[in-house]
Amino acid sequence: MTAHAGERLLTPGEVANLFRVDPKTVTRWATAGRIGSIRTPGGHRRFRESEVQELLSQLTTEATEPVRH
Amino acid sequence: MTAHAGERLLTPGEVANLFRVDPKTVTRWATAGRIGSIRTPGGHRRFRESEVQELLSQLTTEATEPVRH
DNA sequence: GAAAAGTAGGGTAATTGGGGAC
DNA sequence: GATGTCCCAATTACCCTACTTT
Repeated sequence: MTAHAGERLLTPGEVANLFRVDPKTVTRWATAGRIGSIRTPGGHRRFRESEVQELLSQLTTEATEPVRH
Repeated sequence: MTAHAGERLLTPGEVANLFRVDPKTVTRWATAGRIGSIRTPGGHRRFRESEVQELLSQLTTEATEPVRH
């Protein structure tokens, strides 16, 4: 299972910085279920660093595929 | 490999401004694999600033002898 | 307890993606 | 072959106020 405590959590602002987007956008991702999120008792969201890093590492050099014409 | 975050990212519009081209053209570059890109969970592209700067410097040194130091 | 910064909401503008055509 | 422009749908950015976090 992937449920490990001790996982570092990131704030919406930190995630937003990594993706170069607005913090509100990160919130929308969570609402849309595109990214997992944890809620503080006060209702604020926290994100798993490992999941964020995984999403970031999907750097696409989309030229790897065959050139057809 | 190239999979390292902690890199400043640029939006398609910003890259387009740097190159003085239409954002659509930047998209085509990404599709053609001429420039690497990271996708937000929403599908929008982000570009690595270092790579963009490198491409820009290639423009100024085009058809010229390599810069040695 | 108080203050500053960050976040959750909700609305509305701006940007981007995709596919095709010229 | 490469670029710009137009269309439409989706995503994202910026505006506000109230609440949470530190």
